[in-house]
Amino acid sequence: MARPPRFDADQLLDAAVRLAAAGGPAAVTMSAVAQAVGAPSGSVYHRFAGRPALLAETWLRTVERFQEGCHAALVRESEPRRAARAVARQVVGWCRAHPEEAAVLLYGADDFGLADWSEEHTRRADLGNKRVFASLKALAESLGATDEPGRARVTLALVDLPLSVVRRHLRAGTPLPPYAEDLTEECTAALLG
Amino acid sequence: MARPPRFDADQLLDAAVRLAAAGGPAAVTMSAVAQAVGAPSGSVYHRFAGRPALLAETWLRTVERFQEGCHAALVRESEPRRAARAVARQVVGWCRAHPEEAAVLLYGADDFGLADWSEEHTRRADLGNKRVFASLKALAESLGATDEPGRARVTLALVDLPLSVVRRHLRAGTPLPPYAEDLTEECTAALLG
DNA sequence: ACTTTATTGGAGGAGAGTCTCCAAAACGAT
DNA sequence: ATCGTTTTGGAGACTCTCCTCCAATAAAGT
Repeated sequence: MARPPRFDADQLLDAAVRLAAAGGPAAVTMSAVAQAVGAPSGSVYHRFAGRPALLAETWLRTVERFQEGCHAALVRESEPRRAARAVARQVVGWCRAHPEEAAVLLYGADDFGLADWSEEHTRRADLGNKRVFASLKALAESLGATDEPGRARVTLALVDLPLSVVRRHLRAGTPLPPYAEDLTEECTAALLG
Repeated sequence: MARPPRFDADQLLDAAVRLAAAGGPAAVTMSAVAQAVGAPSGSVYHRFAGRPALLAETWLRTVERFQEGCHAALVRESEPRRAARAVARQVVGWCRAHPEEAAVLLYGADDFGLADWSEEHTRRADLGNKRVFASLKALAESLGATDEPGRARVTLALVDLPLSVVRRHLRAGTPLPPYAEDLTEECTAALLG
């Protein structure tokens, strides 16, 4: 019924992730993505309304994949303390398995032009954040953390600390050391008392 | 003997820091800095050889001020465990006192165009890194951490964890909560066993 | 074969930022 | 007062990217 597409959205997003990992969000230009897959710029504009849309989808696809992995690790364990350690381990493991997407994750939505996103993209981001926030709050409560510093500590132990471990190595361009998962799990356990 | 300058380097760097804090390194353009202080672009080019030099000085001045504060906190305490806690506290305190420079610090030298820096700027960055690395190694040893995972844990406790606490709030644009220093010190203590 | 439709393949304008260049201006020294 | 030096002030060329626009193209159904 119509000419078959030579370049689909995922293929373009893969290239965008690669570019962002190598040179930051600024390196993700419409022409750079086009050139990376050997397409003319027109094809990129056919898939994405503009650069803000491309950046939004690049960020959202990455974050959603990451969050999916975390959620799976979380529901796999029922005992709170074990669940917390599993999530911390999962964060590092996912980054080891997907170094380029991990590099994207270490930036923020702001760096991907959050301010210029369409309402739909903004909503998708909000929805994801809300889900994560709810999970964290539930886990924090079952760990006995009720006040604000307590919740902050849980977030630190489960999310920020594992990402810090990853950040140091990705920024330096070196691969994650073999002990990264163990180190992270021990630190998370130590923080949760 | 010569016409008195209306705009000195520090004044321009202050504006650059302000711009970087608000919009990331990409917002630090020669014309944006010029406009921010009400100078013509020629004056900016008179102080800095080009954009790479401006970005390098912006980053280096900020990092060197930060490291100075850390070093002062470190030598003030002689007992290793107390020194470690003091440094962690100092990191958060400094960021609270200098939110704009802290926002710069949360990026990396890469984001400020490290690849395009002159040899002299690169050397300055290396020198600072080497000093920090040496201090951390010494402190790690006096804490009994001899192997690589042990040293990584000290770095995490002293540098990465405090910066994570700060990052979350600066990225969201909210001020640091009052309990930030206490929370950080407790977490650092917990990580060092 | 012919129509329909989605997609490709670029050419080209608009806009932003970098950098060069030079005359005008301001001051101290002689 | 004049000279020499440093800095300002800004015009203009150049580059790069975003984005629009539209003809050419390739399948699928009739």
